[in-house]
Amino acid sequence: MVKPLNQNLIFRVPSTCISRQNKLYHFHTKTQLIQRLQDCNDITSVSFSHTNVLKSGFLNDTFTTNHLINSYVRFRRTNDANQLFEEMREPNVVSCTSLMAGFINVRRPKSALLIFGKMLESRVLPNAFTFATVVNACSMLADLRTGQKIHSHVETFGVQCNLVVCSSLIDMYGKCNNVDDARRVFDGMDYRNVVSWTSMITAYGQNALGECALQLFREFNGLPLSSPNHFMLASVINACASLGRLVSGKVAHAAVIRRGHESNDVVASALVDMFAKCGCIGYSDKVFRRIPDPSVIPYTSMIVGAAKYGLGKFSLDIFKEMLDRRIKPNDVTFVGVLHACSHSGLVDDGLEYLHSMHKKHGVVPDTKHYTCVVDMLGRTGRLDEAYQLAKSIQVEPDQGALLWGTLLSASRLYERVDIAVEASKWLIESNQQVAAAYVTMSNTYAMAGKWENVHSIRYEMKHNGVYKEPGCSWVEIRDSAYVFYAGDVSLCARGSEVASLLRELERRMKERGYVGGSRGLVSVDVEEEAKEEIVGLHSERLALAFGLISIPKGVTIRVMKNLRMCRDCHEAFKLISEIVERDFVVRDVNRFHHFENGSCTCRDFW
DNA sequence: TTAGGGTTAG
Repeated sequence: MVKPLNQNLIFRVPSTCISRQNKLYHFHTKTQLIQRLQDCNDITSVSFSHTNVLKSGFLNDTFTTNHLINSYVRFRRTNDANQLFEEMREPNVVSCTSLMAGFINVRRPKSALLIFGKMLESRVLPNAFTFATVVNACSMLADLRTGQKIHSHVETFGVQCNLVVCSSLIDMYGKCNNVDDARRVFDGMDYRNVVSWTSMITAYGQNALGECALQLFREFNGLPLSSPNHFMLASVINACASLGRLVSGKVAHAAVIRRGHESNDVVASALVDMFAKCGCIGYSDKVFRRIPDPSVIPYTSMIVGAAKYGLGKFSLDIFKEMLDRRIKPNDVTFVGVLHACSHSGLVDDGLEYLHSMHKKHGVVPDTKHYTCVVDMLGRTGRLDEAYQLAKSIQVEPDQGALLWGTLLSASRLYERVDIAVEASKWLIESNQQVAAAYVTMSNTYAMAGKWENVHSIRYEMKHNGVYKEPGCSWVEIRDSAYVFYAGDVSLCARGSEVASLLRELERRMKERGYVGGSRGLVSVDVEEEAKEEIVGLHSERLALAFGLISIPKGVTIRVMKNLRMCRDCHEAFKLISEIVERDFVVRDVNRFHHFENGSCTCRDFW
């Protein structure tokens, strides 16, 4: 049944305006009132103009009230805008769309969807503006189902050819991890502009399809009169970062400089992040130092980049510099800070940062911070503290998977069967990483020589139909990807040659003082630790590439992206790559997109 | 004649 949008029609004068009534100016014409509203520079003048609108009797005029709603929305006063909307006699499509946009701006997408729902039941029909707005609410919520329903309404209302609606839909499908539908919308467009191309490039980049993103960027550059702007370049840089592709990243950097976007905060942050992920923290630092007035985001990119690179002290120095400049850290900054402590053996400092987060900086620690600290304690063998901390946190199953998975890995490393059992139990009962939990628990028992337990776990896995996908990796050589499974050396005709090469490499690393093995690296000197870790991981990377070892999904891959090659590794990799190219066939690469930002590519180092 | 789309750190 069609019904009016609003039923309560009691007009209220905003309290801020009542006290100012004696100072009222009188704008009698609608044009003057609207002009005054558009000129408002702060919320006080909006409230003042609101009173003028009321006094002049134009509050019944939908057009004028829409301007007033927009003014409130502009200053993020959605509750005031909503109240006005509720009191309108005849809200129209602009009133609804403006309010919806306001809710989205203050990150209240559900409120926007509620308005849209009301619209569908009313006489007010949505238009292209409405759809372009409401689709954003679904992107924000990553709510594919609602997004699809709205897409069908887009078709029903005949706005499927609208450029802006299509760009929103591409973005929505991308954010909901449905790249195929994003591409379908993109392909179905009669006309595209730089925004629609950017939406599609971003959708690829955000879904670990960096190669597709770069391919699309190449296509865009081939178009006549096309020119990327800073939005597009930021997306492209992000794609390079996710691929660890330094050469493409440098090309994008050159384009940024050529087009004068170097000091753009967003682009510069993307560059800082990209160079760090490509193993060039020095370049990150150079780009960062050229940002005229860096905000929390480039600072955080730099802190995280340095932390991941193993430069813990450097990372913490940047954090201190940021505080000195009175830039307020946020939750992501603290992930970087805790990571820096974790990777530099600064456990007590890390604990102090955790405790000071809320007290000093007003950032409430959440699961991701506790996971960092569990990892930090676990790495140095403080398993009991790590376990106590994990137990003390109330988490939802999906959020706790990383926390308890981290604890499980650390327990295995230090052969703490008791804690490994508890962590596995949590994961299995929460239905998270079940196969990995079983296998790790079984391996922990094996390390402790408890073979009966190993057999019983294997039996339980079989009985419950739990199957662990073998660990895998892939390398890119020229334009082909080569995929390898753990233990699957037989595929390579020269597998034994590769294995002996790896053994030789490991021997040479040990000669230089690398301490590998199940306990990982133990070192006091931060810089030295970083170097050793890099060399050590190279060995793992080479072995992983040939399926000789299994590495937990998604964990080491991410770390490995940041590595640089030492001379020995470089030579070994060169030789191995020649063998790979000759003896392997391209496999099904799409299977591996479940690796978050998954990339093991090394071609830029060759 | 008011309202709409794309970007950066975990």
